[in-house]
Amino acid sequence: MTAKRTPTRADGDVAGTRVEQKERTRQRLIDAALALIGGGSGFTSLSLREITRQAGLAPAAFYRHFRDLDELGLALVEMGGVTLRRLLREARRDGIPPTDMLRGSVQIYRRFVADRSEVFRFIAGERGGGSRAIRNAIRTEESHFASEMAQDFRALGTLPELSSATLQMICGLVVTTMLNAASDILDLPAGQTQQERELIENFVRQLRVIFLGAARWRES
Amino acid sequence: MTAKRTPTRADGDVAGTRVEQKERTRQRLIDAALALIGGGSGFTSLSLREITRQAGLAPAAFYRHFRDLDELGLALVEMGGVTLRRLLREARRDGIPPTDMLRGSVQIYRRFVADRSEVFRFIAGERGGGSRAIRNAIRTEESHFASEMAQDFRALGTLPELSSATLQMICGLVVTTMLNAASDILDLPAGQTQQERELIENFVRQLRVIFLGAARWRES
DNA sequence: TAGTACAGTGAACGTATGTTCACTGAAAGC
DNA sequence: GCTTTCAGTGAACATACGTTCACTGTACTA
Repeated sequence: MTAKRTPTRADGDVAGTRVEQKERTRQRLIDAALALIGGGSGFTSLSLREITRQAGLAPAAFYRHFRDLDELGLALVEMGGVTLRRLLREARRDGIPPTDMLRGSVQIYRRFVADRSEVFRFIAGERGGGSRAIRNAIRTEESHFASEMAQDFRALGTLPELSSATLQMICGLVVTTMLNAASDILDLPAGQTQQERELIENFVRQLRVIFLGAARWRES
Repeated sequence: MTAKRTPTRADGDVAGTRVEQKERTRQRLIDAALALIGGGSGFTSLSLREITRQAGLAPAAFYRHFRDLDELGLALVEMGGVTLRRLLREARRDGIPPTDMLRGSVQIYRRFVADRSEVFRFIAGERGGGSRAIRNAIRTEESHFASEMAQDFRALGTLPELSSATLQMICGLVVTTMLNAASDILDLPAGQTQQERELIENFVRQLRVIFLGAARWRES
C-alpha cells in the first residue's frame, strides 16, 4: 500500500508531476496501438475501444489525448520518423563497413526492422492505404529521411558529382526500395532462413543496381 | 412489364442463363467494392453491408458468392492482375516510342492509372497493409507482372547481356517503383498540373537510374 | 409437366463500436 | 488551507456490424 500517489491506474507506474503522468499514459496508448499492430491487426482496422482496452484505460480516456484515431496515427508516424532517424545515426556510428558497404548497411537495416517490427509494420501498412492525412504525413517523413541520407552521402563523399536535386531523387528511390523490402521481411514465415537469405540478396542487388545507375548518371 | 424473367433485381439487367446471372451479380459486388474504394474508403475499412448496399442486394446475398471479405479481396487482386496484363499488352501494341521510350511508357502508365484509379488504389493500398492472404496474392501478381515484363525486354532485345534471374530482379524493382508512383499519382490534388509534372518527372528519372544501372550490371 | 436447385430476401440475433455525460479525486495554483 | 484544474471513470446512448434462418420464386432437369 505504499506509494498510492498515482491517480487511478498504478501498475508499477511511479508517477511524478501531472504533465509527466499525462505524457506517460499518452505513451501507453501509443504503445498499445503498436502492440496490437504487432499482433498483426493493421492500424486501419483497429478500434478506439480495442486500444484503450489494451492500454488498460476506459474508452473515454482516449479523448484526453487524441481527437480521434487519425491523430493517434499521426503520432505513430512521428515515432516512425524518429525510428528512421535513429537508423541513420546508428549506421553513421558504425561507419562504413570496409569491404562490402552495401551488404553491411542492409544487415544493419534488417536487424533494425526486426527489432522494431511494429513500427515498420505500421509504416509499410499505412504508406499506401489508410487515411489521406496519415499517408501524407508518412510521405513527408520519408522525404525528410531521404534528405538526411543525401546529406550523409555528401559528407561521406559518395557520388560527389551529382547535383543535390538528383541525389535527393536517388535517395527517394532508395527509401521506397527499403520500405518495400521491410514489408517483405516482415511477412517472412519465422525461421525460414533460406527464404530470408534470398530476399536479402535480392534487396542488396536492387540497391546495387540503383547505385550503379547513380554513378553513371550525367546531369542533362 | 415486359421481360420480367430476372429473379428479383431487374435494373436494365437483361438476364440470361442461370450461371450468367449469378456471375453478373458477383461482378456487381466486385464493382460495388471498387466504387467504394474509388470514393476513398480503403478496402480494409469496407464492411460487408456497405458493399451489398452499394450493389443493391440484401446483406445475406453476399454469402452466395464469397465466404468473407477476404475472398472478395482476392477476386479484386485477380482483377488487378488482369489490369496489369492489359497495361503490358497496350504498351506492346503501341510499340516503342521512337525517341524517348521511357517517358513514353510512363505517359501510357499515367493514363492507365488515372483511368482505372480504383483498381490501382486497391492494389497500392493493400500491398503493404490489409490481410496477409491478400498481401501475398498481390505479391504473386506483381511477380508474374515482372516476369512478363522481363519476357518483353527479352523479345525487344533490351539488356540482352543480362541473365534471366538478374532481369527478373530488375523488373521487380521497376514494378515496385511503378506501384509506388501510382500511389503518389492517385493522391495528387485534382488539377495540380505543375505538381503532377514534377512527380512524373521524378518517376521518369528514377526509372532512368534503374536502367542505367541495369545496363552497367555485370554478372558477378 | 412435376420436381428440384438455388440466388436473393427480410427479419432477427448478439455483439462491438464511437461518443456523451456527470462524476471523482488528486495534483497545481493561490 | 481552499479552490481550481483536469486525467480518468463508468454508465448510457444510438448505430452499425456479421451471421443465421426460414422463405420465395424462377430457371433448370428429368
